[in-house]
Amino acid sequence: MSKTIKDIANLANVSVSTVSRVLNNKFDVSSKTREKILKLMDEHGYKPNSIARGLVSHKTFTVGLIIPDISNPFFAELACSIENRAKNFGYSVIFYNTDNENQREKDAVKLMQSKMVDGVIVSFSRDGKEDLEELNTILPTVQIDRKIHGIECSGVFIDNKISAYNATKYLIKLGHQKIVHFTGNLKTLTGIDRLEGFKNAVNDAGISDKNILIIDGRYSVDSGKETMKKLLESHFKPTAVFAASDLQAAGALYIAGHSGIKVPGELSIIGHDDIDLSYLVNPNLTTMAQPKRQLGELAMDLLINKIENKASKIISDDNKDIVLNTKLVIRESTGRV
Amino acid sequence: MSKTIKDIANLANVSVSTVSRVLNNKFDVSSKTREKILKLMDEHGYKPNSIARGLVSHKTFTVGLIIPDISNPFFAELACSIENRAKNFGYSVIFYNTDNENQREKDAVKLMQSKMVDGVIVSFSRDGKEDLEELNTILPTVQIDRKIHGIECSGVFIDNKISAYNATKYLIKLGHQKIVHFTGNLKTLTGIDRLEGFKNAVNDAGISDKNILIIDGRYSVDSGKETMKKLLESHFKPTAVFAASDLQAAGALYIAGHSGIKVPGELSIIGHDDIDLSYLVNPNLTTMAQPKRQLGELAMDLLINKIENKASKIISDDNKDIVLNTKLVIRESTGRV
DNA sequence: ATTATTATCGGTAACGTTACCGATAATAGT
DNA sequence: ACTATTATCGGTAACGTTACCGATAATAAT
Repeated sequence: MSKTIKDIANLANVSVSTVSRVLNNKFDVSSKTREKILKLMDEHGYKPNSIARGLVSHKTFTVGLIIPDISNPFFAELACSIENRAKNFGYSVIFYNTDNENQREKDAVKLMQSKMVDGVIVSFSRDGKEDLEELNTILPTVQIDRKIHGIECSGVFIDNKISAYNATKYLIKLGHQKIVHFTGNLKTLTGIDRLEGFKNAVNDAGISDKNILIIDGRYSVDSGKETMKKLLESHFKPTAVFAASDLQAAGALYIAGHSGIKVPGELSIIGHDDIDLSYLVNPNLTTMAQPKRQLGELAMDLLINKIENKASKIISDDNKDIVLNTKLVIRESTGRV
Repeated sequence: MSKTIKDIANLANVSVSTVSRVLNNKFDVSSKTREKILKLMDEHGYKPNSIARGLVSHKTFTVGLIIPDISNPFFAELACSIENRAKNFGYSVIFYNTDNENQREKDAVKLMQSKMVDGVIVSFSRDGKEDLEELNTILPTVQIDRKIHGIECSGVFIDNKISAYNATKYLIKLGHQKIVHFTGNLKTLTGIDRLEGFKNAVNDAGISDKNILIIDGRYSVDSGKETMKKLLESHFKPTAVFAASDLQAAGALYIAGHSGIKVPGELSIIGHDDIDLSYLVNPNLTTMAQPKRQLGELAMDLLINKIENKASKIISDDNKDIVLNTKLVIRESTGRV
C-alpha cells in the first residue's frame, strides 16, 4: 500500500539506515545521495509512519486533552488555543469528554497511557483526585481551570476567590444589599472558590446571612434557567444575582426576560468567564473576563516544558502554578439599586 | 518504566505469546494460567501499548477530525457528538483546526496519514478539493457539513438550498418584499447553496432584483456585525435579513440593537443553525434548526462502516450521501411587515 | 495398548522505524 | 608512501505487540 522506508531504500539502492538518516537530517550523508533520496520520497509520496517512529523513540508528538465538555464554549475556546499552540510545537491533540463523570475520567487516564501520548492537559472533577494522581506519576500532566489540591501537579488557573470577590464587591458597590449566588458545580474547586469569594465579599461588607441566598447549580444554561425559576418561586427577593458562569447568567436572564423582570431595572445579574455569548445577549452581561486564550497557551507551554525537561532529566521549576487574574467587564446587566 | 507484555510473561513463567493470547481473549489458554496472568497484569498495572499494537495490526482505533474552528459553537457541537459516538465504538478522536486555510488543510492530510488514523471526518473549504481527493484515496473519509462535489467521498449534510429557500419563503410569507442576504463563506458549498436557495425563493416570489441585496460575509459574529454596519451605511433599506448563520444573525442583532433599530418591529432577522446562542439573545432568533447531534453521530456511523468494510473488503453502499433536513424554528426576531 | 485428537503452550518472524557499531573509501598529515 | 583522520554508508538489534507454525502433553478413540 503506502511506501515504507524500505521501499525508498530499494529504489535508491541504499540501505534503510541511509534513508532514515536523510529523514532525520543527520549530517553524515552525501548531498548527492540525499538529493536522490529526497526526490524519490517526493515522487512516491512517502510519508513517515509515526506509529513505528513512536515505538522506538517513545515519543508520539501527541498530547491528550481531558475536559468535561467541548460543546461548552469556555472549554471550546481553551481547546482551540491549546490546539493552535500545540501545532506550533509539532504536536497534535486528542480530546476526551468526561461529562464530569468519574468513570469517564478513569477511562481517559487508561486511554492516554495506552495511546502513549507525551503529555496531558486535564480539567478534572474532585472525584478524580486519585486518577489525576496516578496520571501525574506516569505522564507529564498539567491542570487547567479546575485545580485539585494536594497533588504535585501544577497548572494554569485563575484566582477564583478573588474573581468572585470582585464580582460581588462590584454589586455591593452598586448599592445591592440582598444578593443571591448561583453556585457552579461544587464538585470542582472552581465552584467552591467562587462560592467562598462570594461569602467573603458579603461578610466584609457586613451583609447579614438572612440577606443572602446561595443556590446550588451547575455551569450550564439549563442550570441557570432552573435555578432562576427556583428563585422566583421562593420568597427571597434579591436585587442582584452573581452567577458562577455566563451560561448560568444567560439562562437566568432568559427566565427573567420571560417573567417580565427588568434587568437591570429590578434585578442586576453578573456572570463569569466572558464568553462570546455574554455581549450578544440583551442586556449584555457584566462579567468577570477570563484570559481564555492565554490560559490555553500557557498550559500548553507548561506541558511542553514538562515533557522536554523529563526527556533531558532536568529538574526544573515547572511545578509552580500559573495564576492569572480576571477583569471586571461592565456592561448592561448590572445597575444601581 | 511501565510494564510490557514481556515483564508479565517473565513474572508468570510463560511466553509472551501466551500473555498476548489472554490479552486478546483467545480460547486456547487454560483458565488456570489465564487467571494467573490476569491477576499479575492487574497487580502490576499493565496497560497494553497501543502504539506497538497499531504497528502490527495496522489499526490505531483513532479517527481524525478536520474542521475549520472548534471554537465555533456549531463545530463544537459536532465535535462533541462525534467524540461521544466514537467512544462507543472504542475509537478516540484527534482534531485539527484549519481556520479555513488551505495550507492547514494540506498539513492536516499529511498529519492524518502519518499518524495512521483509521479514518477521517472532514469539513473542507473548496480550495481543499485536491487535498480531500488525495485523503480519500488513502484513508476512509467522510465529509460533514460542507460538501465538495466531484469526489467519490460521501458524507452527511443538510440540504442547504431547501433550507435557505424555506427561510426566505417564511420571510416572504410574513409580507417582506425587500430582503437582504448575508452570505456565508462562499468558498464553501454550504455558503453557495444557501445563497442559491435564497435567490430561488425571491425569484419564485417574483421579487425584482432591485429589491434584494446580497452582501458577502463569513459565518462569524464579527462578520455579522461588519456586514450589518455596511448595510446601515448603504441606501438600501430592507425590512428583513436572512443571515447564513446564527452567529452572523446575532452580530447583526447586536448592531441593530445598538443603532436603535427595533427587531422585529423595523427589521426582521432570520438566522441559520439553531445553536444555543439563538434562543438566548434578545429578541431570540427565528432560525433553521440543524440536527447537529444527529449529523455528528451519523457521520461517525458512516465512517465506522467505511473502516470496517474496507477491512473486510466488502464493497458496500456506503458511498451514498446522507442528507438531513432543517426545521424552521419561529421565535421572536421575525414578524409581519 | 496404540494411535488419533485435542488442549495448551513456546518460538520466531514481522510491523516500520531509529540507534548503534563497524566497515569501507576518500582525504589529510607527516 | 604510509599512517591517521574523516566522510559516507551498511548491518543488526531493538521498540512492544500479534500472527503463525509447531511442539508437547493430555485425553479420547479404537
